[in-house]
Amino acid sequence: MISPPSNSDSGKAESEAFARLHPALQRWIWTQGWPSLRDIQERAIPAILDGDHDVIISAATAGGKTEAAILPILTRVVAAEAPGIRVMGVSPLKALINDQYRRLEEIGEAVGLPIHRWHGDVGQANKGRLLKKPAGLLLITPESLEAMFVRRGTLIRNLFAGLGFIVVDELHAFVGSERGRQLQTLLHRLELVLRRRVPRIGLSATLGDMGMAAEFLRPAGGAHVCQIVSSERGGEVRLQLRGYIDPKMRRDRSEEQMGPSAFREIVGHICENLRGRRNLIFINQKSAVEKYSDGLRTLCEARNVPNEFFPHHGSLSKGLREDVERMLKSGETPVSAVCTSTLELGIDIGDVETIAQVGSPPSVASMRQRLGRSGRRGEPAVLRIYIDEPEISSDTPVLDTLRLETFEAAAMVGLLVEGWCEPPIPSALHFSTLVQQSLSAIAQVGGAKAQDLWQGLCQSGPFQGIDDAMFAVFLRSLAANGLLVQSSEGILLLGEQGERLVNNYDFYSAFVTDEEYRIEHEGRPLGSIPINHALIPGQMLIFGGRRWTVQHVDEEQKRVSVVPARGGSPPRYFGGGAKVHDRVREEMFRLYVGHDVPAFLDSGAKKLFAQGRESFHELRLMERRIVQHGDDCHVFLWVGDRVLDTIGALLRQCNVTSAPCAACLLASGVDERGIIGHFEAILSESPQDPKVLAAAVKNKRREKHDGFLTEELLCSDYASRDLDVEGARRVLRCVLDGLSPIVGFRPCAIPP
DNA sequence: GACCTGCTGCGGGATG
Repeated sequence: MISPPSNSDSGKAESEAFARLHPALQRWIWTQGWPSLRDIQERAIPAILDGDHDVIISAATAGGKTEAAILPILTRVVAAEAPGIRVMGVSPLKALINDQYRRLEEIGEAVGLPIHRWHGDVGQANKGRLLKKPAGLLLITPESLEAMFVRRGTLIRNLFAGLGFIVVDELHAFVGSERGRQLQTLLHRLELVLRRRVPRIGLSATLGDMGMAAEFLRPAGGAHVCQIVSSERGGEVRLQLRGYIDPKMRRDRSEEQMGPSAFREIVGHICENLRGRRNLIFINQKSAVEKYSDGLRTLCEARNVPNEFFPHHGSLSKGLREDVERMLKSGETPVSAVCTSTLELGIDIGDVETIAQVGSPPSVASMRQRLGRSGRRGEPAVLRIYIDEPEISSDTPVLDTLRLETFEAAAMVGLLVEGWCEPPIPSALHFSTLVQQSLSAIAQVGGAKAQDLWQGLCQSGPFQGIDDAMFAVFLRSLAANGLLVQSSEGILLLGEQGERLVNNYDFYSAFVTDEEYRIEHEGRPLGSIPINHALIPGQMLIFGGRRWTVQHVDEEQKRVSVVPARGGSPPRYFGGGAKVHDRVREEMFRLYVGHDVPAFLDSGAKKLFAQGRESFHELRLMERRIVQHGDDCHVFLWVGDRVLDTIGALLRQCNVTSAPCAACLLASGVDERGIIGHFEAILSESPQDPKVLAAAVKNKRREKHDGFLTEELLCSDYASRDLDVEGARRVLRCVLDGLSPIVGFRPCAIPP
């Protein structure tokens, strides 16, 4: 219990943390009417007040993380006089900064510290005021901080001379990406300028791997980061997986005559159960978001009721998106947003009743984040997942009979309940971000010695996987592209191309926006699709309602030529396009061989589950890994996409074309004996160098500045990020030894 | 084979 400061004698005894806060902050807390401090606040306050530790505060959305950090930080900052900006808060979204700004203004006022915000939508006048009189707390995006280094590099030292703390909001949104690496580098460069360490406080949703988050917050020092994980138990969660069967399309009938389709049933169920409340409906693709919001609106019109369903995704105009956000936030009328991951994190949209997820979620981490958007104020969080699978007939492809999407979604829900979620890939080199940071560091001070650059960015900074020899190759690659020149004194300066790049305002972001590739068949254009991943000849894709195999990729012209895919069992895409983790596929296998039926399945999903298990046993997948189908082989590996891609690249070295398809690898033009022979040959050699293996993959350019890298560097980068040779060899060994994908699993009799 | 995020400085014209 917290007592007002005027009679704080009784309060002190009960909350030691409260008693240690600045009196003005105690008064502020009192005016908020909080009954007590939250568990994480009680623990974070002493951790931040005592010493200069880095701290991660991890709790569910709306768990009071911001206050847990800001109250002790302000207490300390106010106690010591210092010039310039005292606290810097970095946030992944402008909208979040605006939210925080409003919330913090009053607290800042209480202790006499001004709050500033700095992002692309903040006017020059406000920015000018801060530069003239730097003080208080600054809320900023990584991109704006980058711009500050490039445009005002020499001012950084004075601006941040008295900086006491750095707060990273929504830490989980940065971990593992190039934007995250950019942020790590900027924070490190700031410390290099100040010539001292500044304590970092990370605020995060509950993470799957706290050790990795700590290592992210303080590279090479994660072990010393103080971790404060909320012990408050999450509220009640209600989960349901709903299954639907889509009848086979008949070409001779129009859609109107087709009767109920899975789409119409799902739309009907959403309309009936979600209307009248505030909900978020997550759908994995923008095009599907459009399709579903159109279907829901049409249904509302047909029933003569007001439409409450509105689309929200990244390709919609800012105005339209803000209309939907405003409706959600105001809470005046019931409204549901049909959205992609745009509403997964960020702005406070008030209390949301139900989360719907159409299709298998992209990852367990993402599902958890989405679920966290509902169930505030003691109400249970509700998640309904809708899965549709095709009707089975005599010519249904083998993979469709396994009901893979149903099993994937069920596996992910199981892992969510267990508390697991995907860790990031810690080994990724991120050369593209090193290009940006090298140029930015040079622009910051006008020029730099190669040795200093390597020490600052790699040896003491976050690019620790890059040694001095590799860095020298990297610098030569930049020089060859005109980004850098070396003066007669050996100082690196921006070259003509480098100046052009740095002076373009697109330079400040570390990530790239999708570019479109033209797709053509025999020279005739079929259309264009955005591609931001490696495209390998032989890979299959669905485009314009037809199945194709990639024949040739022209990276310069941004053209992809395709030929119609051959018969057999073509892939059926499902779920997100995200890389699925080993653990999810392993859990799927466990569900196939098990006897229990998860309690969260509805009757439709139970039926799909039973069909999938039946097909699994008919194919004898419990004891065999390879199913031959005409000229093609299905190799069931039950591993994540990183290992599947690696085995695909290994097979390509043996001149075998294959494509990853959910839990299996689809190899064409080879029989079971042939595949086994290739696996044996691969294992008989010493482990392949991942960099050599990467050379077999076409179009490895994925990140923003990959175009400036040599093939050698691109291979290192690709190998670090997308290949797992050790994992691949372990799986192939299991296949040859006839071992189960699950350690300790004993094949058992097929149930009746 | 998906989705999302971010952005400077300056000049010109309108407005108070």
